[in-house]
Amino acid sequence: MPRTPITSDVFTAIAEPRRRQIIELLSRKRSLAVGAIVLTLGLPQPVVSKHLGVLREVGIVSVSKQGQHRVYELNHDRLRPVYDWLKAFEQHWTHQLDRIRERAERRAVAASKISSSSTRKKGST
Amino acid sequence: MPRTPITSDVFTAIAEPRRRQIIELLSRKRSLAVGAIVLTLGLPQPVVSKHLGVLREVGIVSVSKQGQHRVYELNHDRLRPVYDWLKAFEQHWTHQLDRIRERAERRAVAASKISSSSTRKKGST
DNA sequence: TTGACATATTCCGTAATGGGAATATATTCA
DNA sequence: TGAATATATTCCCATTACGGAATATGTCAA
Repeated sequence: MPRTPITSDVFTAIAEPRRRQIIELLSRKRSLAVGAIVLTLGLPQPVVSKHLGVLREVGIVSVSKQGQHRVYELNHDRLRPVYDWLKAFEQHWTHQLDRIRERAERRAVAASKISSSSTRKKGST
Repeated sequence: MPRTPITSDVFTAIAEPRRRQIIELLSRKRSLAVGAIVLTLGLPQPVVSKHLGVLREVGIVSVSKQGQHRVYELNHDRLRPVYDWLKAFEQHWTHQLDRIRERAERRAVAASKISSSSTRKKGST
């Protein structure tokens, strides 16, 4: 079972570099028609349309018809779950220094209580 | 050219749900041996080892031999690029209300000047 | 209607994923 | 040395992703 079905999985959706490019682009420019994206990124139109399709399914972007154009817009809020997931780790790199110290300590402790009662020491790090 | 090579691509690495589980687990518990992860997540050992292998390659986790165990530890900092990427969108959902208003305005404007190239006529919504 | 654009969809091929089962590789212990 | 334990690796397979080319669908203009 390869990967998670892209549909409805934001994590997988943003795993694609080109899809991220599109997202970034849509974030800068307010809204863009497919043609504009094609021109800007220099990708074949079908490729862009397909990636937009994925982003659409996941809800990361939404479309509105404007004449013969399809104008895409980014739904920033859809990215929030990913952000929130990552936010949980934020503290760890914020208190970088503390962390290094703590880790050293923990490592020392771990070295002495590896097995249940074995009191020998192993190579550290 | 399917997908991005997992190696060295953090985005792809965290796209896998089980891999995320492992990351979460390693974030809670300080460091864990493979066996502990296997028990906790209830996954087959080879599966866990393989996922750990991926995370290892990307640098999200690091190992240290401790007797016959392999103790894994999370390198939180590796997740930071993803976090930073998402952070750029943070403002948009922070000022949710403003955004809604702005969007409405923009939509009105957009109705008279399409994005791309042809700026001749306007769409009929 | 026909024709020019703009975009989506389909079909195809290749490559790579992820799980399962079996096996290989340590490492510790008796 | 040889079991026993812990983990990694290999092989195989079904599934899927992505890109490319061609084509379908939709929309506007004359």
